[in-house]
Amino acid sequence: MRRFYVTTPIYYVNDVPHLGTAYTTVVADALRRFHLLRGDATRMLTGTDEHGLKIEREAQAKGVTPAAFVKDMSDRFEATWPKLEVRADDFIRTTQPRHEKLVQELWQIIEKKGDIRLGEYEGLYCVGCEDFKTEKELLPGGFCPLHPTMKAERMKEETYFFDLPKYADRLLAHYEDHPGFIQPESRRNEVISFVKGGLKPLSVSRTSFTWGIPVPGNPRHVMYVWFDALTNYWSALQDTDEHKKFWGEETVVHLVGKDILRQHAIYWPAFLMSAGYPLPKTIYAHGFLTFNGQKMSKSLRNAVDPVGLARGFGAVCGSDDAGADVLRYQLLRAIAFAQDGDFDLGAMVERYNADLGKNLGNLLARTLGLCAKMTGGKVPAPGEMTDLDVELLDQAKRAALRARDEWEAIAPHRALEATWALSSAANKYVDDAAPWAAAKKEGGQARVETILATLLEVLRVLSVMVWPVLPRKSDEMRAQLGLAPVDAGKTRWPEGAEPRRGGEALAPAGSLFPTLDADGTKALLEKLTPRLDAPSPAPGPAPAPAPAPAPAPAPAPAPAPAPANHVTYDQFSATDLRVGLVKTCERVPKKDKLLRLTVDVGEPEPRTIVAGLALTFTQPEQLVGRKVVVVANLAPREFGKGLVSHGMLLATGPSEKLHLATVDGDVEPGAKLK
RNA sequence: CGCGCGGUGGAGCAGCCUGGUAGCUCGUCGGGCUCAUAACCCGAAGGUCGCAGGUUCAAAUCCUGCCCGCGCAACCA
Repeated sequence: MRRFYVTTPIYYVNDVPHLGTAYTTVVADALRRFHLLRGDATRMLTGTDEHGLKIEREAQAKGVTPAAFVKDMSDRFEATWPKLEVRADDFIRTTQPRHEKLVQELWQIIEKKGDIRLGEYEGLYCVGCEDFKTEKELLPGGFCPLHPTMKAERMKEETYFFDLPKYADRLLAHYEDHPGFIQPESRRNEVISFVKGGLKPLSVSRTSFTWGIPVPGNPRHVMYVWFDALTNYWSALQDTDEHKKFWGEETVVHLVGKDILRQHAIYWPAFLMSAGYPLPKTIYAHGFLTFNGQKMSKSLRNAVDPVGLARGFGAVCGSDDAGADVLRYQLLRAIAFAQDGDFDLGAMVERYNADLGKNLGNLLARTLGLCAKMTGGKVPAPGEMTDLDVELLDQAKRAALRARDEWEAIAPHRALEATWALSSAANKYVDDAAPWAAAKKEGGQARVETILATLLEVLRVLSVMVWPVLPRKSDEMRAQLGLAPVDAGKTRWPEGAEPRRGGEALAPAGSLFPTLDADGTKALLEKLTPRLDAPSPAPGPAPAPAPAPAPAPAPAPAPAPAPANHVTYDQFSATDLRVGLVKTCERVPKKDKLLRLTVDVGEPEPRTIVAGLALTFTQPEQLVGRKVVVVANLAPREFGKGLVSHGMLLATGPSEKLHLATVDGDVEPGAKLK
């Protein structure tokens, strides 16, 4: 029996689950389900990465212990995945004793081998961050970007090093001998050239914080992220002999984001080589997602909640849970796994209507409708087949084979393309076979029954092929077809026959995917489009308006009725609006949307204000001397590199065609607006 | 010389590794059918596959150079 072990990265509990983490996790689950259908012994692992300085700090800031903080965050991840129909076999936390113990053991094995030894790290250290910085990370003059008043100091710290250079040749040989080890190929080349460029000893311990796994025999040190984190894939399997069998050169597939490829493709195999353990089969680095064309990030506060998306869609197509299927489909079908892609809500609705509704859903509906009329709502027995019927069944077989190969190659978008090609072929077959016409002919009933039996068989095949992506809808589909749900242990891809004699009852139950008309689409998009000004997960006081006046991608000019969230006069008057006089104005290097202005608002010193005006005012000088309206008591906001904005200009219009708010007449800078 | 990704009919994308009729979804136009979720099927218009060289009998696909867009260079998958 083949074994298949798929892992997602363990997610750092510094953040909450978002669309990006959901992407990797859903793909892993779909692969897991596919391999289950292949009859493989299958295991999927996900989990959370919970150590490190950042966590220690964040917990401190919240006034809780790291353990409590980490538990709370980890729970969120663990609770999220089932809502997306992800059924991981195991969920590992790096703070679990089962993990900590094994990481220490692995450390000792590698240390005994002579590959870990104590040394000294010398570098520039920011006292504010309590961490070392590379020269590149620092501002000119050696100041820390996060603590611009503190100059980084040259310091030495005792640290353990892993002898990474020792493994460079063996790594290269392994990449050479195992072309599928790093995928896709472009990533493989990247890693190879990186290794050829020379490896340095890897620092694997820290003394500057304590929230980590102690180094055996020297508890002043804790292990540094990667040694601890990477080991999870292996440590999670060490509890039983049965699980241990999943670790092998032919079984392990790590899905990772392209940002953490090096660690997985270089450090991790080197650790394993040192310890003498088998290496994984494949490390697959997938692309990143943008959302509606926009980069997602925590700092932009536009991270997207995948469960919210699924729920929103679920309301449309039957139940909360069903929405997860639609989200999964969009993630897997719309984006080429190896590449960066855009997750677009409009496209998701379009695809929902087209692929799920009008193609697959409608195929089921029209077939069952025909059966209701022509075979008494029962499964007919096929009679003599014509070329047309044979051809369709043949296509089904070919589609199943192709989709199978694509799944094996970790190309979900192509697997689904092949799957839906079959659904299209079946729709065409209905037209070509025209059972309604056959019925009118003398003795046409037998022909009708053959046609419908053929269609039901193809739908049955589709219900299996679709299961890795649409587990819920597969069940529903099969229920309507009078079949039991896919049984992970028994149902087989793709050939697996589920013989039917005819006469079984069908159970049509309405649209599998009710399509959305223009109004419905609009309403749904409005509901799902994240409102950038909405209170973010961070519980805070009134949501501060974005400091740059450019209203980020406003969801289409919605003529929506004004929401009834009035502000009181007091709330309004809390905003300090003043007339400002622009004294200087210049571009911000490397930030092509931003201008840095100094504005006189009646204070002794002009304010520095950073605003997203550069797309409109391509010649910054033209703003000098203009009177503008400034929000003077807005919380300062950092733009990185020590650039801090102390206020905001009011303006209207799209970012490349802004109009500044101003006042007429001759008013002194600093005058208050009311 | 920082690193990476991309530039394919109106829109969004696949194909490129393993050269050989340029494919998918949406949109547009015309037709068919009437079982179905105003659905489905067929046909049509529309592309110098960023530009320029090179390799080859043959290049979207391989090589070189250039142009343009984007992302990264804060542990964000």
